Amino acid sequence: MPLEKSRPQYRQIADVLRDEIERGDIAPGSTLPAEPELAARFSATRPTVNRALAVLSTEGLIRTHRGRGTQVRRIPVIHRTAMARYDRKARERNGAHGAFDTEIRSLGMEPRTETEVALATPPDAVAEALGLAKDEQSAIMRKRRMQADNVPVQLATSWIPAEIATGTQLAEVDSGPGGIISRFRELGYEQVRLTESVRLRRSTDEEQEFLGLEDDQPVVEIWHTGWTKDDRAVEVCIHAVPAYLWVLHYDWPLT
Amino acid sequence: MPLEKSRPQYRQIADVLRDEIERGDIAPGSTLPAEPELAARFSATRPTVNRALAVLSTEGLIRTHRGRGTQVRRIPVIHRTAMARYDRKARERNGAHGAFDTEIRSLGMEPRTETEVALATPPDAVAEALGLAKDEQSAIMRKRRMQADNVPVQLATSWIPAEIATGTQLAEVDSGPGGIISRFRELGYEQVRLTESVRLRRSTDEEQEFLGLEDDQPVVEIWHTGWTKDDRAVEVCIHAVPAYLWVLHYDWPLT
DNA sequence: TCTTATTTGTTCGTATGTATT
DNA sequence: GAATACATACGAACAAATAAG
Repeated sequence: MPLEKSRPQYRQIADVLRDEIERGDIAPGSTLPAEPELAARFSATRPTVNRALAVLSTEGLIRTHRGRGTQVRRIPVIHRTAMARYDRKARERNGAHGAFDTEIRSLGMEPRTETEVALATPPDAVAEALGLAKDEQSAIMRKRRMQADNVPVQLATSWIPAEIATGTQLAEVDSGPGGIISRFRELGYEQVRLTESVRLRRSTDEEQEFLGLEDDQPVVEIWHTGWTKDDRAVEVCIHAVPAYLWVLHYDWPLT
Repeated sequence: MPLEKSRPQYRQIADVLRDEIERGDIAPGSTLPAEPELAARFSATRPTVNRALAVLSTEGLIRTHRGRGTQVRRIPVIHRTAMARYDRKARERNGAHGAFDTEIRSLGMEPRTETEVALATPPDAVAEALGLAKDEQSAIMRKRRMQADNVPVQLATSWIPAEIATGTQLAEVDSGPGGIISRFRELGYEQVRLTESVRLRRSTDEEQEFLGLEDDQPVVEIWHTGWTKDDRAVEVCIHAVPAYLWVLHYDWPLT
């Protein structure tokens, strides 16, 4: 139908559907017409429609399922404010719940986090960042799988040198009031500086499986490091979130 | 050739080529074999190879040109450290040159920035952020087009209320020593707090043209705001960079 | 449980269009 | 103008996952 010429058909079809989704004409969670139907509507063939849907899938607007159909994403964009997450008052106010819970509840959704703790061998880059010796590359791994309204939205893996964490509450699933940052302080490894690196990258198999991502849907990786006053990195946490789903906020004083 | 089954051919082809590019077997800037050649190499048809190349193009690893061929990206990943950019000492050390120059030179590349200044009507969101009255929606726009070794890598547009900037050096192409932040201070609008929001979004036509992006290559948008001690936003700067090209660094003290 | 229909995923072969050299 | 190279689209076919009976 829309034969503007010069703009590929599959993009024009994607444009129309994107617009209908963003305007709410097609409700979140609802199922799109089947590809043959859409093909008829746009006077195109099924492979062309399929390509248009692939565009929207990569953008994170829809999820396609063989045999089931194509659904519009339910989850709205989530905001993450880095400084507030680690602020002491905020941590204590949150009680046993972390910043993630606050972020999700502010959207009227129900957060859920599953935490797994184990002694494991960290990736080389993490071992190097933590300054682990070649012969002692084991660390406490704290892996958190986070969901909003039962939809997976974040995967975060913390690494702490075994030397510091073994036998402490850092190696327990429940990290106690104020979170692990408070535990670090009590153990004599107070974190005085935080750094985060943000980049876009392809998702790993694990991330694709847990977050329900397609091969071509990238994630934003937030590489978070906690430093002591001696400039020692005592904690590395790697957050992976669907790239289209999160907005990151940073806020700092200008000296 | 690679018939692992279960993984689509076009992805297997993309995997092989990506690996060869990342290992350096195919040098940055070099031209890939033509699609029919690749089709022969992988025992596939040209549309299948074309789809594999489309994957790599979306990832930003290659650029395709009709009639010319397919080239491997020349530019390495660029690092941007937010706090250092705006630190007073760093700004003065950089002299007339900005943080961007430092970021690019540290990669052994030659930075170039073209600045355009004009009185213009800001987007609604910007006007709202700056608290502009409905009847006076004009602002000084400072648009910077930034290149590394003559390759466009960033588009940044600053907006300053006309009330503040008109007739000052903020409305000149050369913002003077220490950059516009120093000018704000001299004018009585000292910025004491900075905020940045980072998100992934589709690129606009202007960004696609300047940055040489395809329709499906997203950008990272950094929405930077400078605040006075009265919590007034006096400057909004929107940075748009190819999503695959930049890593962002943030660094702050933990109180 | 098994079978069948539905729905999306992929690939092919072919053809045509468009930009560059 | 001709050759080259990528972009798009069609129609057909088969595969794989899911749902319905």
